[in-house]
Amino acid sequence: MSSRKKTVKPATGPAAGLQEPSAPERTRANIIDVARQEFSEKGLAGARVDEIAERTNTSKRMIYYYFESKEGLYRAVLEQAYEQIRLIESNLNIEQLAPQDALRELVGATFDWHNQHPDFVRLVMNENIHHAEHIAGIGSISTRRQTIINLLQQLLQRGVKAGVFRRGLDPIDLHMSISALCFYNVSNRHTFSRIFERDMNSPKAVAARRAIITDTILRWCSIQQPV
Amino acid sequence: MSSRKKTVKPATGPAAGLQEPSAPERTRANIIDVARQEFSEKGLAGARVDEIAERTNTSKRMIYYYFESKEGLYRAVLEQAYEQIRLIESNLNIEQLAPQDALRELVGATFDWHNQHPDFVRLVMNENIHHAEHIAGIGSISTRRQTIINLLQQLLQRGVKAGVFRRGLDPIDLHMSISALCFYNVSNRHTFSRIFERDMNSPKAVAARRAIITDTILRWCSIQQPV
Amino acid sequence: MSSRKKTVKPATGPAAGLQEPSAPERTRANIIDVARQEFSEKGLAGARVDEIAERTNTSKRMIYYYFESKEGLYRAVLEQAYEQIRLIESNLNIEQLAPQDALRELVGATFDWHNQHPDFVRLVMNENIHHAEHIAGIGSISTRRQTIINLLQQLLQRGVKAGVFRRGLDPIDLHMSISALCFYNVSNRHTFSRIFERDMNSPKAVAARRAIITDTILRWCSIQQPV
Amino acid sequence: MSSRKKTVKPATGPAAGLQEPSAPERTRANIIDVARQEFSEKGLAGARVDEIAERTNTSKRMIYYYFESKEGLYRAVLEQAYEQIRLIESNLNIEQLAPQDALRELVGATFDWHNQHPDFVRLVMNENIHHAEHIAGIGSISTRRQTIINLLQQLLQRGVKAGVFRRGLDPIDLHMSISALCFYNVSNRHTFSRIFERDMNSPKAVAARRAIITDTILRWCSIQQPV
DNA sequence: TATGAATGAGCCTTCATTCAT
DNA sequence: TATGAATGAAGGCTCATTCAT
Repeated sequence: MSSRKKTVKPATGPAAGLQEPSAPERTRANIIDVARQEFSEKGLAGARVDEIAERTNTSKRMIYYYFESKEGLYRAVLEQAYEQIRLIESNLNIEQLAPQDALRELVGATFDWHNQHPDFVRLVMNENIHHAEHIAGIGSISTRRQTIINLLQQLLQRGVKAGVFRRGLDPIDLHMSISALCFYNVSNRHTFSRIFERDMNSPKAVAARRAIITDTILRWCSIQQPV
Repeated sequence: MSSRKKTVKPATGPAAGLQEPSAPERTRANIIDVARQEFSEKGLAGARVDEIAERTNTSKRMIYYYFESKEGLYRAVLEQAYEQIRLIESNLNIEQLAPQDALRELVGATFDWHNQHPDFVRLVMNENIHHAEHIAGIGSISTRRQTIINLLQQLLQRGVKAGVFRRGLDPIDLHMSISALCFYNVSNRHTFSRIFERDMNSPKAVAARRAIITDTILRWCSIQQPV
Repeated sequence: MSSRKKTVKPATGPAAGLQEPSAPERTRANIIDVARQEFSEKGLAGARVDEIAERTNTSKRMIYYYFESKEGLYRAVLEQAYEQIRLIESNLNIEQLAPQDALRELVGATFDWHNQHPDFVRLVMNENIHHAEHIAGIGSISTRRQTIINLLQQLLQRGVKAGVFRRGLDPIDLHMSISALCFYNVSNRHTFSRIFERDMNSPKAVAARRAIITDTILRWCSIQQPV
Repeated sequence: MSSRKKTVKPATGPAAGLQEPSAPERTRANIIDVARQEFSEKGLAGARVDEIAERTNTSKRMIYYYFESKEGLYRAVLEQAYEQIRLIESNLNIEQLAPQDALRELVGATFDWHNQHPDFVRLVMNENIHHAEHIAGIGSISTRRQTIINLLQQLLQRGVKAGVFRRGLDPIDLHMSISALCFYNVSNRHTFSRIFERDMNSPKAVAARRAIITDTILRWCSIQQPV
């Protein structure tokens, strides 16, 4: 069900360097970029194809040419968004750190990533409102699952061996808690900050929350409380 | 135009019992009930007034008579939804329990409430997608804030006095963590369970997650780890 | 087709004086008053029954009780409006003036009356847009016709006898010219003043136009030009 | 949103004659044509977009595509209507006639034009009911003003020089009187003919009124009465 | 590959009117 | 006489999508 039926001709001609994306590829990317903003801001139903087209370098017809339907475009946006989560761990060299430090790094990186990608967060909210029915066909997702779960599993095992983490903790449970705390901080920012009249945007507030979340996860995993 | 507070006549006549709501009140309530389902299922933009009307005991025209617009109805649904959160604590007699037990009860009740009110959770997701702009005018919210924050504050103080909770914890931080863990469990159920192929609906899975969340919060507050 | 089917009970009880209108009569009058403003401002189609009712001392139901329909109310407004034109001549004692002075007085009074009754002017515009189909049933109109035409006829005859007015002028033609000049000055004030950037509202501008119109009519009737 | 000036491609291809308007231009013109009838017949509020669309060669959607709203269509109709007034003078070669003859020609032409364009007259009535608020943005109007006022000014001057017209007459006053007499004859035809039971449609009646109006204006301008 | 023009279905909203009391 | 509640029909407008070129 992937919408990328069109075979995108590799760029040819004198200007076609190695990494340089071809014109069609750039058009595609441009559309997806604009669409991500619109969908994340207004939801699948609330976004307008006309508006997306207008903010694009190309025309409305091209959206249908490349993605076949509004929903197809939405799927493409979703796919591209999920492809970026893997960047969370890619810049960490967790294996070289002590287990607790490694976990601290990971939680912090997860927090930062969510903080820097509110579009993604809103997109996922949308998906859940729609019972995650569009997520089905996205291939890259199962590899993502294995990456993060393996990473956490090994981290937990190392911690147990080192005598700092509790035995028997499930990596999926751990991941869920990390995600919950980091995700909610962005997803529910508007309602929470309005109801509790609390600033959640200033660098100071963000840093404080980051510390608390890291601490919460560390305490849950550790045998002895960190001081 | 005029904001027309519909004065809802108290029911009179032979059939009017004490608590029995009048006919207009019932009409209003019926509309809100149906609308909550639609809005939470499809969002503000995705919901259809026609469909709401059809599932109602009354006609589409009445929706506009009572609520003036789709958005007005949405606001009414939101208001009623937020009024029900206070039920979380109302059935607990926390003061009579030891601090740690009391916190356990509170977290558990919060977890259960979210679990039993997925409509509310989706509604809040929608609000956040729309930057919580419709929440502004809802009066009952500030009282809600004070209730829960006072409760947590006193609980933390009692725990500090009893020598079981850490000093200097902020009740709003605590509330945010509890909310995050409980909310996410419902809000992101669809994406999470699909990606990680994990059952999140069975009573067993729910109970397990409930225990982990309670434990996580307890460990964050406590001086010494619970065994 | 008069809508006044309801027999209005004469006021009784201690407070019922001689001239004092009964409560129903006052209600009727109040409704008509509000309706005239609405209809003249927005036309038959543009006026809203709800809005009329809201600005009234009574309820929407009463409008239907007294006038049976929006159109019935419109007819009643029209009828009342046409009843007031007779006031133009009622305060003049034309017979006692010389023909030219009498005509001057009459034209000036007609001009003033239109100027002071823009509601009437707009109502008549509306009627013409609707091909004057609602004017049919209004009884008082034919008497009005005879009054003004007789008056003009006698005036012309006196002028001819006195050797100041031309022979053979038709009173209906004369009336049409007077009406046209006076009516247009109010009816087309908005477009004209906007297009020609000319003030048509200041007392000075009004007086100047009044003089020109009077002069125009006088010159048309007179044998020798007034100096 | 965006004001979208539709760029109407000039017709190309084998069938494209010189003056032949392109298809979009024809669509636009067709809509405006139908709309003018509807608006002039029923006013802005009374006209129905559905009905306009039905009498068109195209669909309702196209109305919004080209004009964006009912009001936008109304404005376009108004604009096109005002553009046609300039045709009044375009066929006269006034400069070559003696001042009095020239004025006679001009008044007659104005009379005829109004008589042949009842749609325009009703449209202007509508505008005045709405306080001429839609006329503001129409550019062609100020040029129209200057054309007619200049023409009258020169005519008056020539008449003064020739010793036939009075000194000191204002061309705007003159234009207002001409307009009033010609406009009213069409605009109030329905009420007037009904109230005064006078035929205003027969060629004979029209010719008679035309003569009276011309005479009225001539007498107002002239030093010595025409015989 | 690209674009302006076109569309049918359906959406939110409003209106004049009537009913129950 | 008076009022709040209720309604069916229709009105203006928008949307995702397709066509002709």
